[in-house]
Amino acid sequence: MFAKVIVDVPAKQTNRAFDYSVPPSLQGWVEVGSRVGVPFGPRVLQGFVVELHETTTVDPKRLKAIRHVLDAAPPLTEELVQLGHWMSSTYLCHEVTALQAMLPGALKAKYERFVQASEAGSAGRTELLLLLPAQENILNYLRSKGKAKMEDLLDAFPEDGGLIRQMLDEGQLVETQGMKDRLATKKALTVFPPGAHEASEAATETHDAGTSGNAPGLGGSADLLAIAEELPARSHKQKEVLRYLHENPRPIRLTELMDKLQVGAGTVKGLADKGWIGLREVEVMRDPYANRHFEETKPLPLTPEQQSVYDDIAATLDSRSHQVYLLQGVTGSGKTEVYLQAISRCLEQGREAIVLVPEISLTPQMVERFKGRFGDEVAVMHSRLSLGERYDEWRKIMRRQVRVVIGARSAVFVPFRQLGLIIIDEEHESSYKQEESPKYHARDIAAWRARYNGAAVVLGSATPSLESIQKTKAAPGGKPEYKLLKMKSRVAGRPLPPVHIVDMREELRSGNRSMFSRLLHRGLEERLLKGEQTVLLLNRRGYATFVMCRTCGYVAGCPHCDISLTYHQVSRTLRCHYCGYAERQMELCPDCGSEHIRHFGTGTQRVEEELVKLFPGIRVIRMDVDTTTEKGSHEKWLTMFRNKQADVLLGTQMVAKGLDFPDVTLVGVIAADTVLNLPDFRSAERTFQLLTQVAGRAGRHQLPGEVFVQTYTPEHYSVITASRHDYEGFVEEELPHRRKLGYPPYCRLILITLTHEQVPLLVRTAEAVAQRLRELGAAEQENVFASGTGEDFFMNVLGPVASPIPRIKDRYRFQCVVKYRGEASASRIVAKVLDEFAERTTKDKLTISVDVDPQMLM
DNA sequence: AGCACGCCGACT
DNA sequence: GTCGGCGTGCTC
Repeated sequence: MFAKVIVDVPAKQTNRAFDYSVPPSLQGWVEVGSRVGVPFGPRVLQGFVVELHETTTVDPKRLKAIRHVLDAAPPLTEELVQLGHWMSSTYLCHEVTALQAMLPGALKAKYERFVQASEAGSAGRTELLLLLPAQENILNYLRSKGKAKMEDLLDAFPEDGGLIRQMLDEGQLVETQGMKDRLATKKALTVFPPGAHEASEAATETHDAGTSGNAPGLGGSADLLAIAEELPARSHKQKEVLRYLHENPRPIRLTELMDKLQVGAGTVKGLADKGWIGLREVEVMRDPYANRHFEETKPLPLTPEQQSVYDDIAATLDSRSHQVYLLQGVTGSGKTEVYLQAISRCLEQGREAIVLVPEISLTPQMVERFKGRFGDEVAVMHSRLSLGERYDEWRKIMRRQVRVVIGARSAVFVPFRQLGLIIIDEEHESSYKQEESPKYHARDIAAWRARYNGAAVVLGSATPSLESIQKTKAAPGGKPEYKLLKMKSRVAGRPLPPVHIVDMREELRSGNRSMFSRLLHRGLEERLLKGEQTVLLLNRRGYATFVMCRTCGYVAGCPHCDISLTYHQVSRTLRCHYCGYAERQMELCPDCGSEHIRHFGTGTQRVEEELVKLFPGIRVIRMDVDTTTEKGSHEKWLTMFRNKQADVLLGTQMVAKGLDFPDVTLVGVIAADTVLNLPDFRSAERTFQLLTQVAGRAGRHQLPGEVFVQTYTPEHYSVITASRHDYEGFVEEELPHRRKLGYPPYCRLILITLTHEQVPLLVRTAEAVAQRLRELGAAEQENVFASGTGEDFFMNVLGPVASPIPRIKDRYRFQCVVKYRGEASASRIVAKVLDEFAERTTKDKLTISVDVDPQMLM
């Protein structure tokens, strides 16, 4: 038996499957999707089995054998292996990177090398040789430590790297290498009464070539009661333990036993020492929601609108066919209840469901609703869980203990085998696009998996992305790719709150230089008097505080990146968001020596300061990256706000999404249009979406709400249509712009970014790349034309131009944008060009990165 | 990514 | 004349 294995080396030259033989001892353990340890060159690496064959084309003499299988069951399904292959060609990433992205971080291999003084070396002929003092030192160091990590040794003897290599060659030192998962499974001391068998926790067992698994056998069953009788009277605690274990002859966590019987650890350990009971470390599951109670929720009666949407989805589920729905429902139209009932239907069919929500709205409230409906059938996956917690949630899926997963972007990869439904809530959110390699979009992955499994996808949003809405329209000569479902009315029947646009230029003209307009100021005042709450949103993207000299105009910039530094109040430092560079806030302008140097822009910190100044005694909760990094802090602030321990919730985007507080009657947007000025063809769309969403936050319950949107461009259609809650109106305005400029949804984009330390070489290469892309694009165009398939192919290359941030970490950046249409894949052409340039890029230490369907042209 | 093999400058 | 710089190429 032979296996094709993708090895854990994300590099161009190793981005293919390598052949290995499967040794007899591992027959049956190696499957497609197995994670294995394989010898690769001089070391043993992790790899993924992507194919199994009876024969191989590789010369048997060159074949090596798989060393270990790292898991009891393959962590990847056949489906995911195929998906990985598709991802690597679609997103132009290395195949391992794609496969790795599907697994919890805990399963990413950690490689360690150890060095040890060799036994033979110290006893044998080396004693006859003259040892250099440095050699003596190294040997002594290793003898005192026994076995040292290679990196520690090199740290201890930074000068002697060559010598160490030599000693390894001569056999004075021996090297061993290890390959571990990122983390150990959590272990807990567990008490075993005699005869009680260990629960099978095989998920992380390693099966090595050459050794057969040994089952832990447990010995005879001494009568605990009899032992208890013979104990001296003063050992009543020990007797108690024995009696308990006699009555409950199953393994129990030591901590639980101690808790139950109010005995100390020593008592139990004493019994274990005498051999009457077993006490061992056993793997346990972490459950982040262990101590939480979830109120069971019953399905709610559906409104006619909800019912018809549900019926449509249910019909697709029943027929087990593949269909993508775009569910456009205004905020408060009850999309979640539709999701829940569709999932129920899916589960009834014995199939599984994935629910994706933007990271930011994966709030306890959301989790509660799903846990409340489906109880233990739900696993939750998001980045706020620890590595271990996420791993355990994933293992629940592997063991078929859950059938519903709710999670952020990466949950789209969970290894379900009977996938019936994928729901993507707030489908327009940019967080569904991964910004690092593999730069996938969860929406694409969902569509792929749905096609593979004959499953349904529901994309839900009040403000669908233009790409999605476009796909609901009939393509020329075919039926629409997505089916559009609409929910126009709010369940509670409460109207959407009035939205007032405040022209900040007018404010300035009237002499109001504050960041709060008079209307918003009055609104805040009223809320404080009435004891109602306010949400203030600061659209901070591109609006960080920078430091400028008012005398000469000097702006503090990062010495390594072409971007202004951001002022951080807490540490009184200036920091670069791209490379982490930091320096102390300056007192005087370094250019002209003026004292009039201060920070500009409106950070949340400044808004908070201003609020406190204007409304003494006001209680403000500020939520931004600075206050929400700590685990659970998010939840803490929101709970505080819900309990009315604050008057104002002030924050960035994260306060706009999915929050629902009964006493919020005022929503203020400090500066609506900061995003409009970014080099982003989606800026109008983003502005519209954000404003619409935040407007939906006010007055969701009994109290009516109102919304103030402060802006410097009140005439912009994104602001106007958002204030009217008019999605169709926005789309009507925006689409012609996109068409005119040739942007999505009228074409697709590939962003190619090149970086190098020096501009001339960078520009030369970038131009050569663009040139080559144009050549191949033109050739393809001719091909398509000549073949007469009538396919709508088109490809246009823009650039190269300097990137919006022209330098990061001392590397200059240039970019080309490929606009294309049609199935004759432009990504294939890009891949070809990249391949042609591969040699030059490694030689010149130039990097080229590719982003298919970029969110922004940065 | 590592690591080895291989061809040109400053040293015993 | 050698030690060692890192350029080039390979890993089943």
